[in-house]
Amino acid sequence: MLIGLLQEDATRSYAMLGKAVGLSGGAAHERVRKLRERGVIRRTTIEVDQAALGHTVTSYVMVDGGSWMGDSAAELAAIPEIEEAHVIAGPASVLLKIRTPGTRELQDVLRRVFQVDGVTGTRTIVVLETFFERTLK
Amino acid sequence: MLIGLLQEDATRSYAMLGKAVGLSGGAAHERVRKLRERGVIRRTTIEVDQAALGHTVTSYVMVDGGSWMGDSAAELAAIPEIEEAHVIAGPASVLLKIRTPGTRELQDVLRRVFQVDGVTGTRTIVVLETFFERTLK
DNA sequence: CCGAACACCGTATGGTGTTCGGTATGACGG
DNA sequence: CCGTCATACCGAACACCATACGGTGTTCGG
Repeated sequence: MLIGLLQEDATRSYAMLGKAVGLSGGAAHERVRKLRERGVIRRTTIEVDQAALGHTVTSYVMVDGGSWMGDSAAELAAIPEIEEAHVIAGPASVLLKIRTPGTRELQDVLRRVFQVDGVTGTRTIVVLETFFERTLK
Repeated sequence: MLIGLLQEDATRSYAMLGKAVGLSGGAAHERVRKLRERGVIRRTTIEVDQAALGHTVTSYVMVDGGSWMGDSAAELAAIPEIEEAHVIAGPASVLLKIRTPGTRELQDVLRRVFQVDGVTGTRTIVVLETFFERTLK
């Protein structure tokens, strides 16, 4: 599949892609163009080693309470260290994935989360070792 | 920063990148080449809309027990629906991020996780809504 | 059987990645 | 102060690539 090949290495030329799936370069280009158009391919980007940039501490935070209607989501988005934010079913309202240079900065982020409207508590899970973080298919 | 620009859109030409940071195209190319060489840039890839590919259910699973030395990590890596696997400090040993087409397939994945050596239990958190999933910096 | 819609191919061309020789800058030791 | 060495940059050269386009084969409803 074209998507799989591009996930592995998006610098591949359309000619190579075509050869891999039995098409001409032009046809492969056309297919990829449509995948972008439909939003299946959101964008082409680089995968960065966060640890190499000094973000060595990864943690997940369960947030209790909070009025998650309106713009409290925007408040979370404004905190740059938060990589993901999900509304969840289970023992909390919201789950955050946070990456910081150290535990010191994690503490700062938690303090900011606490100031979001209605938040009553947080439970933090610190990642000790990551087996893998990958993209599917 | 070159990294930030490439994260936004890795199809930008080196000439444009150079102009953005006050360098020639050749020099920008050289800098990016070194970033790849040092492993700061792991690869260039495409960002795929998982929902468009039919993976609409995202969930996090806390795994209790397990003998996480040796190749039980490899057993997890062999399950394609698992997107991330971390060893954690907190109320479980391992945290998984799983994406499946539906809850039916999630059940199948959980059954396979249970068969990993020493696993005594799992607690599953289903994502109801994702505010954002982004890449830092 | 007709015509439209679609996916593909081959080609042309302007832009791009990649390489290379030459030059400026700064660090270091004598 | 001077030579040397390493590093980072520039500008140009060249092969390769993305992109656009006209033409062709295939499918399918009417």
